[in-house]
Amino acid sequence: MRPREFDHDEVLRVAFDQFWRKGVRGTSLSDIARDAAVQRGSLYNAFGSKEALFLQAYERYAGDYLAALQKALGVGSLRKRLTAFFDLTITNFRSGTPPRGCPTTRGLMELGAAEGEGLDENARQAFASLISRIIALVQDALAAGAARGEFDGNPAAAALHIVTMTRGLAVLERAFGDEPQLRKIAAHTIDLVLGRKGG
Amino acid sequence: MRPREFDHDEVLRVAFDQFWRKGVRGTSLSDIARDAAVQRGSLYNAFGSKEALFLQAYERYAGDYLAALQKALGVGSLRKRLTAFFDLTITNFRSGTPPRGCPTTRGLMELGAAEGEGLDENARQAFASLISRIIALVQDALAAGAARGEFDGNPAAAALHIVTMTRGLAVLERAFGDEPQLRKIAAHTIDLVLGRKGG
DNA sequence: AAAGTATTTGACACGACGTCAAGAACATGA
DNA sequence: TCATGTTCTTGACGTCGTGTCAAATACTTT
Repeated sequence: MRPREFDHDEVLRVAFDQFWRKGVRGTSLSDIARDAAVQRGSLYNAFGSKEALFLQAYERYAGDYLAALQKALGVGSLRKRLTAFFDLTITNFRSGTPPRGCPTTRGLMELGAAEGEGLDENARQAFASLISRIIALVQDALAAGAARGEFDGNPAAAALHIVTMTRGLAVLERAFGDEPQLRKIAAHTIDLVLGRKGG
Repeated sequence: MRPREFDHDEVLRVAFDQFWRKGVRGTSLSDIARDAAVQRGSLYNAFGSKEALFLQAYERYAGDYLAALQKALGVGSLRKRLTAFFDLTITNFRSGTPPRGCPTTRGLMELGAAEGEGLDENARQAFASLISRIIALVQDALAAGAARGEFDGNPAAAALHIVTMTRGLAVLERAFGDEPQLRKIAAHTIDLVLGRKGG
């Protein structure tokens, strides 16, 4: 068989960079083809469709991001862990120039509420899966903290609350672009969940 | 001059319905023209562009929605007010079949991070403006509640927290479509802000 | 009734997604 | 070494989206 003339992973990187900056709907395969120095038709041959290409690129991102979160949530006191968690989250939203926002949140809100779109459903599951895993990670950290007496409450409910807040932060980031505000909200949330003072 | 052959407000209603269901990028002016029984060119003549049409339709929605929130936030104890606020918010996300989600959150995440897009900036301001007004409304309710001894905390910080949560709920709604879950998170948030027991 | 003005209408240019057939490049077997 | 077959690449095509334009149209005003 004839070998690929392009680097599969390189294309995924270039594609996700564009998707992250401009959204799935706002990115054309021509854009990706140009930046990756690949013929547009080759992308269709290799990936099948824009959504399929996005899905592959997103899975790679999701894996990396989840690993980073897990690391952040594994060191120090519960308060330190949650602080590192929010830090990483906000830093992720604010990365790039101009800041690119949260690809998961953006992707979720880009989904069509239309009926027949099967690829949309795959994407929805990918987004939902990452969020579910993040909730599980936070819940584990809270449960461990509770066992150590650093937290008094329902880990499941608190984890859901915290991760819902991070989604809200992603939205406010787009609305106001005010990073100090985001960090204040995050700090306030940690105070609220752990009980203002100690932790 | 020649009079319009279509009802300006009717077009706005039809257009916003489509924008709400399918997003701005996912809605074509042909769709709107068909549903409104108006020639596509007439829409361009009357509104100038899709984004401009969206902006007009959105302003109408924002006004109505804000008025409803204000009403919900004006009756009963602080706990009742916040409950009504979250109720209305979630009911709004879940309205339609299938549920349409939150148009503001969706619109915000649809924005291009691109450079030159001026209409995007107008839309961003419209979204941000509605969110700011909602924050102000919630903050007023909290301040009034504090004056009555129903709340002990920083109204500004708590209002920001609460509204950030509603944005997060809008995202989770798209991810999981689980309305009971949304209502649980909302109840938990009220408990957290008011202090689990009384209020 | 005539003139003027805004609206309507259809054609056009451009770009995006996705498909297809033909050409090109390589591995394998003789 | 050469023929064969399979995959990748390339360019053309169809369809649909946005936005523009000129010509036709319908009303108001003088």
